[in-house]
Amino acid sequence: MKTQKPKYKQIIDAAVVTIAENGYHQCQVSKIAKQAGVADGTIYLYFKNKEDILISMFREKLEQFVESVVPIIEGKTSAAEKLLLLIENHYKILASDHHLAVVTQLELRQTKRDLRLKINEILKGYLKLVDQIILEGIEQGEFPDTLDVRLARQMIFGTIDETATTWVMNDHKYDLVSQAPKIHQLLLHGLKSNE
Amino acid sequence: MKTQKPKYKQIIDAAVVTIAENGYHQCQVSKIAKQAGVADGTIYLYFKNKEDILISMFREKLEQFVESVVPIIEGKTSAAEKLLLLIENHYKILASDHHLAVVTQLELRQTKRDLRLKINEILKGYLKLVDQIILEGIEQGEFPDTLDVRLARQMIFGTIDETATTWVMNDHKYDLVSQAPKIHQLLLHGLKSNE
Amino acid sequence: MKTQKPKYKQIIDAAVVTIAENGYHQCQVSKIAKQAGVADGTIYLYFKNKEDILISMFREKLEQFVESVVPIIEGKTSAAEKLLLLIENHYKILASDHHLAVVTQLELRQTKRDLRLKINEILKGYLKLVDQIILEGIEQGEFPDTLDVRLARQMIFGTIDETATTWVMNDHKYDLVSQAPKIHQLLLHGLKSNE
Amino acid sequence: MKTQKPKYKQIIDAAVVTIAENGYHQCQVSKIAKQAGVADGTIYLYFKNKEDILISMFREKLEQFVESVVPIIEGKTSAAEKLLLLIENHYKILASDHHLAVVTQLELRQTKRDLRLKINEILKGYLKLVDQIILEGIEQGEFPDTLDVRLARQMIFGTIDETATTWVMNDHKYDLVSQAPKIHQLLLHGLKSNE
DNA sequence: TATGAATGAGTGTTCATTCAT
DNA sequence: TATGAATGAACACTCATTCAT
Repeated sequence: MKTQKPKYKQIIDAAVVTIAENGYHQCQVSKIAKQAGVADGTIYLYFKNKEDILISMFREKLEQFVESVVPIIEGKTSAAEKLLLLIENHYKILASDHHLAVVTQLELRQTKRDLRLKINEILKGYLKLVDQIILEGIEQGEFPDTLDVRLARQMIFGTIDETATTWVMNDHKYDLVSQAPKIHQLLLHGLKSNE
Repeated sequence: MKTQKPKYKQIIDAAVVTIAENGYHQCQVSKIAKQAGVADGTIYLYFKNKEDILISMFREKLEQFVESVVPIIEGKTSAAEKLLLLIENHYKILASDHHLAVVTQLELRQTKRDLRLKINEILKGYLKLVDQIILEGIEQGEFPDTLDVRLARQMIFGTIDETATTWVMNDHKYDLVSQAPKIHQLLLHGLKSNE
Repeated sequence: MKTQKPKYKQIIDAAVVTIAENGYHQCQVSKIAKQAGVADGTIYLYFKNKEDILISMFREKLEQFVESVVPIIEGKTSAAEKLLLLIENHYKILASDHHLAVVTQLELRQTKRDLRLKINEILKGYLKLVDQIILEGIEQGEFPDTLDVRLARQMIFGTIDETATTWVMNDHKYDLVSQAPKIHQLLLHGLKSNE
Repeated sequence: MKTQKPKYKQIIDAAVVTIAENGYHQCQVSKIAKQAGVADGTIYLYFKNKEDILISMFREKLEQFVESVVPIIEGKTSAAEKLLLLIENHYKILASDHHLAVVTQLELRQTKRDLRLKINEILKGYLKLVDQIILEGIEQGEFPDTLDVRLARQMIFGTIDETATTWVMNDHKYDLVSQAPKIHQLLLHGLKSNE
C-alpha cells in the first residue's frame, strides 16, 4: 500500500510514472504530488527542488541496478561472460519497467546542461563497473593490453545506450533482452567477427 | 558579411551560436534575433516557430554533412575504409565548429518527444549512409552475411555519438579526430581485436 | 475591507472598475490583479482565462439583478406595473454603479463572436423575465393575444438597452431613472399614445 | 471586374467580406489586402489606418442607405407611412447583403470606445431621418406634441437594431423584411395596441 | 510533518504600419 | 502609385516554490 512506503520512495515512484506518461516538460510538480498522494508542499520536505527529484530518482535506480548486478557478475571468471551478464541485466531492468525505460532513455535527457553533469556524475557508478570488466579482461589476457580503456568503455556504453533508446523509441515493440548475445558478440569481435 | 547572407542562413547561424552559448532553454527567440541582426518578427518570416529553427538547423547541417561525405567515400573500394572516412569526417565537422558540436550533442536533445521524432527522421539520412557501408561490406565479403545490419548500425552510431558527447562534455579538451582510427579498429575487430 | 471579501468577488469587482476605466482592450490581467490586490497568478486560481472573468462577472451581476427584481415584481397584479418596475430597477442598477454601466453597455460588446454567444446565453435569464411579463399581460387581457411575444420582447429590450447605452455614451450626464415612466408609456401605447 | 473599380471601393468591399467571414479580431489588414487583390502597403495609400477602413466603410454604406431611402420617403404624406418604409428598407438592405449585416450588427461593435464614438457620429445621419419623421408626425398631429423626440427616436432605433441583431445572431434563418409591419404596428401603438 | 493557497517572474508570437525600391 | 519585406511593441498564462496554518 502506498501509504505504508516512506514518502521519499513514494514520491520517486510517482515521478517515474508521471514523467513517463506525460513527458518531462509536461510533468508539473503538482502532478507528481497528486500521483504520490501528497500535497505539493510535501514534496519540498523531501527534495530540494524539482531537479532534485530527478537526480535522486536516477541515483536511487542506478545504485539499485549496480547493487543487483555486482553479485551476479562476481563469481564469473571471464570478462566476456561478465560483459554479457551486464548487458543482459541492463536490458532486463529496462524491459521489466517500461516507465523507467522511457524516463532514463528519453525524458531524463531533456534537462539543462548542469543537470546533465550531475547525471553523468551518478552514471560513473555504472561506468566503473564497465571499466573493471575491461581491466580484468586485459589483466587476464582476454583483451589486448593496448586496449584504450576509455574508448572501449565509450563503445560499450554507447552501444548499449543506443540500442536501448532505439527500442524505447520504437515503443518497446520487440524483445530487447534476446538481443544481448548478438550485441555482446559484436562488441567482442567487431563487425568482422566471423571472418 | 552578415548582411550579405540570405536571412535564412543568417538566422540559423545565429541560432547555433546563441543556443551553444546560452543553452536551449535559456535561448530566447529575441536573443537569436539580436545575434542575427534582425528584428524578432523577422524570424517568423523564415521559420514557423522556435522549434522550427532547431529542426531546420539540424536538417541543414546534416544534409550538408552527408553531401560532403558522399563524394569522399564514393571512390573507395573497401567498406572498412569508407567507415573510417565517415568517422573521421564526422569528428572533423564537430571539431571545426564547437558551437555546432555543443548544439547537436547536448542542446538538441533537450527537446520534447515530438521534436525528437522529427530529429530522428532527419537523422535517417545519416543512418542510411551507415547502412549502405554495412551492406556493401557484407556483399563484398568483408563482413559476415550473418551480420545484423540494424544492430551493427546501432553499435556504430552509438559509439560515434557517445564519443562525441563525452568529448563535448569534457569541453573539447582533447583531440577528437585523432581518435578515429582507434574507434574504427574497435568497431571492426571488437574488444578482442589483438588476440 | 477588501481582504475580507472572498477573492472571487474581489477580482470581479476589480475587473469592473479596471475595465470601465481602461476599456476592455486596454485592461491587462495584471491591471485587474493589481486593482484586486492579488498576484497575477491568483486570478487563474479563480478564473479559467481573461474571458472567463468577463463572463463570470456578467453572470454574477445579471443573476443578482434578476434575483433582486423578482420579489419586487411578484406581488403586483398588472403586467404594465411589472414592466414599469423592471425598467425602473434596471435603470437604477446602472445609475447606482457607473462602472458597471460602462462595462455592460460598452465594453462587454467589444468581444469576439463566441464570447457574445455566451453572454447571450446568460442574458436569457433576463429575457425570460420579460417574456413572463408579456405572457401574463396576454393572459390577463392587458395585451392582445395576437401579440408576437418575441417581437414584443425585442422592442422592450432593444429600447431599454438603447436608452441605457445612449445615457452611458453621454457620460451619464442626465438622470436615467426618471425617464422610466416615459419609456414605459411609449412601450405600452406607442408613438401615437395620446391620440 | 474588381480591377476596374477604383481601389478605394475595392478595399472597402474586401473589408466587408473579410470581416464578415473572419470576425473583426481575426481580420488582419493583410487578409483584406489579399481579398482586394492589392499589396498590404497599398491599403495605406487610401486609408489612414485599419480603423479608418471600418469608419469609411460604415460612412459609405450609411450614406448610401440614407440617399436611397430619402426619395422613397419623400412623397409620402403620413409619418406612419414614412416610418414603415424606413423600417422596411433598413431590413431590406441587411437582408440583401448578409456580409454587411454581420459586419454592422456584430463586428463593428467589437471596437474600442473612441471608434464607437466616431461610428455614432456617422449614425447621426440616420437618426436625423428618424427625428424628421417624428417631428413631422407631431406637426401633422399624428403624434402627440408631448412626445419626447429623443426617447421616441431611441425606442425606434433600439427596436430596429435589436430585431436586426437577433436576426443576424440566428444566422438570418427567418425572413426579416416580412416582420416590418408588425414592428411598425408595435412602435405606433405599443404593447396594448389592440385594446 | 503536512498542507495547498498564493505568488510573480518570464517569453513566444502576432500583426498594424513603414519605407526603400 | 504600388509593392511586400521588415519591423518591434505588447501580453496572457504557467508553474516551481513558499509559508502561514
